[in-house]
Amino acid sequence: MATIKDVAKLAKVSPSTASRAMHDNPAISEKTKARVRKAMQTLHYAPDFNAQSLANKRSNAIGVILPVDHHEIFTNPFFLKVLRGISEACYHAQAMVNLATGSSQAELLHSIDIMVTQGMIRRFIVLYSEQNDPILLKLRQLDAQYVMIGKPYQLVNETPYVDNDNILAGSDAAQFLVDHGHKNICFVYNDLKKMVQNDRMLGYQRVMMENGLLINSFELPAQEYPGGRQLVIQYLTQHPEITAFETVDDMLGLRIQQVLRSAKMVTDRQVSIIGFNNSVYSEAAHPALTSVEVFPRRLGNEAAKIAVSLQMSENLSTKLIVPHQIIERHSVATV
Amino acid sequence: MATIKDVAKLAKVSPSTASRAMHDNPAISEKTKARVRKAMQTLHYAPDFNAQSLANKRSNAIGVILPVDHHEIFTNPFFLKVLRGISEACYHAQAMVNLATGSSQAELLHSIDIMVTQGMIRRFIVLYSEQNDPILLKLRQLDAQYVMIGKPYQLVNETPYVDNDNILAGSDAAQFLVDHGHKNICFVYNDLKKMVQNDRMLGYQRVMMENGLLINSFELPAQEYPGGRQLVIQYLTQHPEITAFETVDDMLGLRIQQVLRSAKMVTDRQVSIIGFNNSVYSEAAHPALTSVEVFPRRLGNEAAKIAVSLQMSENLSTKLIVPHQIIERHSVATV
DNA sequence: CAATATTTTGCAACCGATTGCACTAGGACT
DNA sequence: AGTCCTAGTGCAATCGGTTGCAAAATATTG
Repeated sequence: MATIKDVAKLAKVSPSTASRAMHDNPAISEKTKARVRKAMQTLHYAPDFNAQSLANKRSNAIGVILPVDHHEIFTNPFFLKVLRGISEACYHAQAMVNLATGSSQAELLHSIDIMVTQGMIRRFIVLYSEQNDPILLKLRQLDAQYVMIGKPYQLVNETPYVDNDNILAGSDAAQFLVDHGHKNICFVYNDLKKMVQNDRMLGYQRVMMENGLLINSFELPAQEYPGGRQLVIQYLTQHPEITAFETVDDMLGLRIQQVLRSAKMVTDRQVSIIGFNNSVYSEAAHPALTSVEVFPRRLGNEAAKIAVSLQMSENLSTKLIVPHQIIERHSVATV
Repeated sequence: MATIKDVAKLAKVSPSTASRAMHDNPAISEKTKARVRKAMQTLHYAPDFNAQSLANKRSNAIGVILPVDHHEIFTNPFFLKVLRGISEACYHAQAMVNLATGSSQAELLHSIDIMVTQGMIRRFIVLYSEQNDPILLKLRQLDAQYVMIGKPYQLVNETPYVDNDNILAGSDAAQFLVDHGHKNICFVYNDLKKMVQNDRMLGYQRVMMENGLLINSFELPAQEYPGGRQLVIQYLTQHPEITAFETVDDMLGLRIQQVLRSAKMVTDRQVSIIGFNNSVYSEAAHPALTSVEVFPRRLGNEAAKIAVSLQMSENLSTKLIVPHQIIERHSVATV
């Protein structure tokens, strides 16, 4: 591998000049810059990231923070798609992608500590937004920069983020049901501490109110929680008027479908469902789930683009809204 | 952050001695080692990864190579679970996790090139095994080490890998069907260039032959391929004798379920299905899919443990087989 | 044309580790 | 006591970059 010294020698300049030329330092004349560039070309020069990071006290890598390992999360293809988008953008920006996960919050915090203090990673992408998240606090304490996927709870103006308009998405989904003649619609969520879920619910509520309809909501606990099934059955029998569900994730919709079928309610009751995230599996469901596509890959891609362009002491924060789209399938019937 | 010089000063030794003490160099007396260790403690010393990588010409990071971006892959929670396992092991080994993806093979190759030549990453985990994979060739050319998840096609003895016993898993699944009285069983795959699929099919074939049954197989193309549905219908009508499917991934099973239902064949024909990978979604299917759990997180974890312990010029290769387990649900009926 | 201003460049230190080799101290041996 | 080992340690170079500051080269001005 050619080093900067080789380039310097070939271009007949000193390494310092070469370095400055490479970074387009205005102190270097256009003539020498050209010479240096040519030398780089012929030697196939590529900088050593570790040397750079050492000298700069700042790595070229982007840290990616996944939410603390809940079974549910590590099973949701959403994150993998986001990762793919991040990876793509980083590839084009010549940045490395560094993963941070943890099975507990303490572990994750520690991971991040190491990445920053020992790895000199200074830019992160946080793949979720949660209320009072200690991870963000840590990041700030360590003087690291981050962009979020999802709207932040705190420092909304100072934090760069990319998100869907989840309120609008929540509305659109609800409106879709209303347009199909549904009047008694229930919103199903999982954890309202998550901004996504909260926003979608807000959107749902708005549409219901606008149409003078009653608001119903139901918390369906995560997969592994045992009594979940029972809860659904109970809810259904106590609310015979409900004809449609808006579920914050396809997975929840799928589970409701399943309960409906197994409890033999499917025969005597027709229930429509609309979900979010458009997982492959919703296509295979029966009936195939109508779902709101949120373009996770795009979310990741844009977040990474922002992250790599983050300057050392940036103060203006970029916000970007990625559109969503209802994918109509067969789980919503007209009443 | 404390540097090695600070530690050296406090321990009243030179940086070189401190460094050697930290690496348990036998040239250093136990007495000084103890002094150095105490100094490390009191200063909360932690080495700078970039400085280390620079001096060693070898990064502490593990590169993780995902398969080239086929829609199908980036949707399969399997990989996310594997990643989780890798991340966990790396956390305990104080190693960073570096992701490599690409939307084309060229892109992925380039990514890897950069990681090795500019990032000094020398240890990789390859999350799949494919016939004649140029990625592996590249890795070897670059003189990088890798451990595979899945059995390698080439250099089987020289390559460390962790895998399920997919032949056995394939047999077990087939035997499970046979035990339930099925005689006309069809194996459904996707891409036989993938070792997993090939192995599972081999296992299936063995059981069929042992039981004097006919071998049937069927290639169901990836999700996005349009005519897929038609193909299934065609196959089903041409083979009225088939009573059970063994599908190489739950997703394929789900798709077959769906066709069966939508084509109204469900009424006049009862078909059993057993899949692999035990995705969450198979639980939500109707009927819930019986599936072979392969413990992806464990696969990743073990692979990472091997990777971090890889020496600079290791020659013995570790192989590790992770067990599998049939998760019985409701998609297999007794005939 | 000398004096000064301005642009370009290079020297040398530094980032935080690792390591070959030379040096020192102490003990064993003649 | 002098010589030779051996074990333990430190010096200084190195990895491949970046950057403050001074020096050199060139341009501008009176």
